[in-house]
Amino acid sequence: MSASTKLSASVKALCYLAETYPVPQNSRIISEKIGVNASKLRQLLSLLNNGRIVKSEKGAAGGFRLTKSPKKIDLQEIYCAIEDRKAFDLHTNDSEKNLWRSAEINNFFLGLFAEIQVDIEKKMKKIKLSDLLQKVEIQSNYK
Amino acid sequence: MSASTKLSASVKALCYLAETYPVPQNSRIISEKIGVNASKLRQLLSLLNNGRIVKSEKGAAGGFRLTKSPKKIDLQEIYCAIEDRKAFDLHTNDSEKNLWRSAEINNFFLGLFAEIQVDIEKKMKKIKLSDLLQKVEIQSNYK
DNA sequence: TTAATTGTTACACTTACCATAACAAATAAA
DNA sequence: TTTATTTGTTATGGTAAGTGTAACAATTAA
Repeated sequence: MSASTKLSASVKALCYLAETYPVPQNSRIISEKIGVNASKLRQLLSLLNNGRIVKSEKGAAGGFRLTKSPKKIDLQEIYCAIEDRKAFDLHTNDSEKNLWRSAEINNFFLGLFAEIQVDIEKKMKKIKLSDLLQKVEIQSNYK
Repeated sequence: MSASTKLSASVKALCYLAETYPVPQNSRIISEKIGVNASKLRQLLSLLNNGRIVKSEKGAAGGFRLTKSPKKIDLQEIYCAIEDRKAFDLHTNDSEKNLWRSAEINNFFLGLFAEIQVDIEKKMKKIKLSDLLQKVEIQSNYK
């Protein structure tokens, strides 16, 4: 799953949890609603659980719930929870170590891509889940 | 080849052409210098030729040369030449058309990613090939 | 004790990717 | 005109990554 696909799947699930709060929703139900495979969804929701964005409960009548208001959840923390961003490896091949300026130029791009990553995360930090809910006209039950 | 790998390979080739200007360099020579397969390199250089960043000459003693000063070449135009950026398709599955808010949320992300793309290109527009040459201490023969 | 649910691993299957090869078209030089 | 060389483009074999699904242990409420 690409980073963007994971992010949008996660956000869809979170939107649904906002609408249905505080009733726990299990992975099968969410899967049917948002059209993402239940198993894959559990993988994502498990990461969101580790990131303290949702709380999971096992057993009968278990499932997932939001841990905090959509106003306090931003896209960057969702992204961080689901993606271990390894700062662009750039396919830096060992065989090109002794080549003409390759190392220096690679370093240049490593720095550039890291900068871009920071810019993107800054932008996502500003976008709250509540903004998104409003934009797509979903009534959240977690105010 | 990923976009970032293509970009860095292209830039390495262009740096080498700046250093060796105005003598045409063929794909085999450049390949040996920068450690990128000659065939793949021709694919990239062919795109840069279409983008009027290099000029190619076939036949004996042919090869590639810069068409303009590194001061007038920026990373964004290199990127545009080698990448037909199709504005993030986001794996939007047909089966999720009638699903709960999927279309709206997808559109939100489509817009967000398009914005990010614009930001990145703005940033790359500001970086000239000459800046990079200076940073990695390559003497350009095309002033 | 039971039934349901998460969390994690595994597994085919497909797709994408990468390095390389191959060869036609073009062209400068002999 | 002929020859050698180089680009431009397509094809290919092998490898890695991604995708959707299944399976099942661990957990937990009823």
